[in-house]
Amino acid sequence: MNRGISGANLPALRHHNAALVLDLLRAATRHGTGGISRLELAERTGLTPQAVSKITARLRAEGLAEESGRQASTGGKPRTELRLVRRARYAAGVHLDRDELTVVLADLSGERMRARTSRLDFGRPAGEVLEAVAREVRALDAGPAILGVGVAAPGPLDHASGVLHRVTGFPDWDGFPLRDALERRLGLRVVVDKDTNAAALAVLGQDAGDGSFAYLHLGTGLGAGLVLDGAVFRGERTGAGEFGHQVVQLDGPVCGCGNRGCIEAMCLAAVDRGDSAGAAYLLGVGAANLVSLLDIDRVVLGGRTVLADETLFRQEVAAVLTERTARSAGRTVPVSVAPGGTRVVADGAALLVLASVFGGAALG
Amino acid sequence: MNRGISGANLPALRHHNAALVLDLLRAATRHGTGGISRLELAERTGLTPQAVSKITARLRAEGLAEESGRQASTGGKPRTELRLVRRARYAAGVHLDRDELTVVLADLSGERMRARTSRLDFGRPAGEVLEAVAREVRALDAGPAILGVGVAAPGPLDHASGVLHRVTGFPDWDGFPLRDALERRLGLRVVVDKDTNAAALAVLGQDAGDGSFAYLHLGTGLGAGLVLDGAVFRGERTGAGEFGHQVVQLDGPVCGCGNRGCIEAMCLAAVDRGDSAGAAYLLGVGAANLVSLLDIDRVVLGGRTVLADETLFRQEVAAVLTERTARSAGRTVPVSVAPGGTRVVADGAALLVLASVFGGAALG
DNA sequence: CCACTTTCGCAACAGTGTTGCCAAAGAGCA
DNA sequence: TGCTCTTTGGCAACACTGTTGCGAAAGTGG
Repeated sequence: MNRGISGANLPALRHHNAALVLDLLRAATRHGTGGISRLELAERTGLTPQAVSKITARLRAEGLAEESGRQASTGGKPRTELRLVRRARYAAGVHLDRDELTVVLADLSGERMRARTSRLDFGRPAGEVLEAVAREVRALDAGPAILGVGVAAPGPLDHASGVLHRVTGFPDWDGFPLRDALERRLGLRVVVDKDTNAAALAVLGQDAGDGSFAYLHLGTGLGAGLVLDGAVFRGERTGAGEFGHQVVQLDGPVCGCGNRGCIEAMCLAAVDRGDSAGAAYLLGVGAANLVSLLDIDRVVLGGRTVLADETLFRQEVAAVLTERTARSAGRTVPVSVAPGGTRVVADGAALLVLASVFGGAALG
Repeated sequence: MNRGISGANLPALRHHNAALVLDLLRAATRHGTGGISRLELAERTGLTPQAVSKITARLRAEGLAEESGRQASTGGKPRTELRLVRRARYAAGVHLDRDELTVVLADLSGERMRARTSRLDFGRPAGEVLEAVAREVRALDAGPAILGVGVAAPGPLDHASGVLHRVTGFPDWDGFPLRDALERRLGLRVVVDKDTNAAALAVLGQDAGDGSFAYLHLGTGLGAGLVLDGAVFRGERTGAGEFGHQVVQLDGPVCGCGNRGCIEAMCLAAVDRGDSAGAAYLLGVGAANLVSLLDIDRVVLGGRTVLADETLFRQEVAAVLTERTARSAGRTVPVSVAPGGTRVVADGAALLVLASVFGGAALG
């Protein structure tokens, strides 16, 4: 039950509560509902109204929040609405893919403001790739209000240290300290994570939910980003979400990993022979396994293959899930396609940086 | 990134830190190493030595902790060792199984002091079963220092509300408010959880680890208890850990749940035909899926079927795991059998109550 | 016996959220 | 228009947290 070094002091408490309030402000700001009142913040956080007043006063003094209007009166003084000052800070998001480089600039609410996409050969020497990333980030011209750079790359890698491991097909990157190298080159804080985790974070950022979901990404490979109890679950070595090598057919075809019947191998085989429905069916079975094992609330799909035929994948996966989980779990699990198209991963990468403002490692 | 009502105030901060210290004291007390010094507590929690002094002073004033000796000097005043006062509080643990009732009394460190086992027909009317449980708990004669009663039952059920759902084979219990009914009858605080979660908690309590593991229980059914980042993961509806209906053979035999190739159906079929090695192999495949999906550190086995042939199951599961994960994850995943034999679940049930002292819902 | 090291508590302190109180701002009604 | 009622939200005093500075206690080693 011990959680390591997690003793909390007053600054930690302050950061925790401020992050909580900021996150609610972000959700309200982003949905364009005008804002959220102090009393509603108090209800949602469990803090007293006076505590919320103090916290929001500090945030306003720092220029992170502002009053944005008033709600209709309910018989007395109307509630004042608060919102984030979107342009107060920025974050850059980098999606480092095998053949493409996408860089976005997000404002404090996480909304994308600018985006740049260029071709990139991940197989080139590290210095060259790094230079391309640095050039694109600088081209965003974000100024001094930039908090840092989030980088999403194909796994496996280590989120804590920012070091890449044997990226499939690109052995040269094994052990490359991407975070430190990029931090030195840009002079900015850098956070590295798996592409699927970044995408999951982007989906999570859409509606500051409290529950759990799985983001399933079907593109050149098959992977997952898991959000459990409202936070991205990475595991000790950032290995969580290795969905592709779940075995669903003991005597199935041999996979590159050496085992038989991995869902990735079978799914990609179906895609290769043009059988999208078959791929979607397999995805549904894997999703049903996840739903039953982790009791998650919903499933979100993404990746090039899915985006090529959104409706088919969404409907087929939903059908399989309904058939398999309604019987046992007695509930319907919603299936959706991640909004934001091919840029979800880069959007989520930017959120990796904002997460340190909106929560993250607040109290452990 | 929002976690619902989780605003923290000073009492919450105090509880959080006190729970952290108590948990470290418990681990030190239980391992019989004599205790843990204030400075070590400070290092492990990240709190300042003076904060630890204040906290332990409060705990000693409450009678929960005491000085137990001194360590060897390293050139100056020797460190004073602290430990839990084991007899300061007690917790009862109840394992409500389909045909058996086990009740244990645990001291503050979680160690079992007394145990009672009796036959019980779970199919009898609820009132009758409840009376049997109440009688056995009262027979523990724990006195007024008892904190409460933890009850572990076969799922599905809801941990938050303490209500049972359609227990397989015993439809009468569907919707029965076990927690409230038992609280009224005993006048004690009651916590209800799935048997597999209780067992996982017992394993977790053995060494206050920080990592993640899966407890796999093979008995009349096949289920799992998941410990992620040092805490039992239950999911929103206490549905997490439904390991038995993971599909590992798309075209496999039909399972009672309606799907084909569920690991539980295939595993139990192997057990039924006396093929323990086959069952262990299947368990290993399922475990490998878990390890790869959740990046967990180790696998712990339990349940009557496993206990009937510990060595075989441990070795076979370990072999399958090594073969399948060493290639991809590049690490060896230790496999062990849960200590405590058939009473793990009851031991863990007692820990459900102690968890409210040692942490649990401290800051969220 | 004395210098040195290390542990650990006392006292003063900075800063958190909380409580009690009151001014501000609108609705509703005479 | 004027008055009352309701509700919001800030000010000030407060209780309590962990932190810092300092000194007493309790060992080791020469």
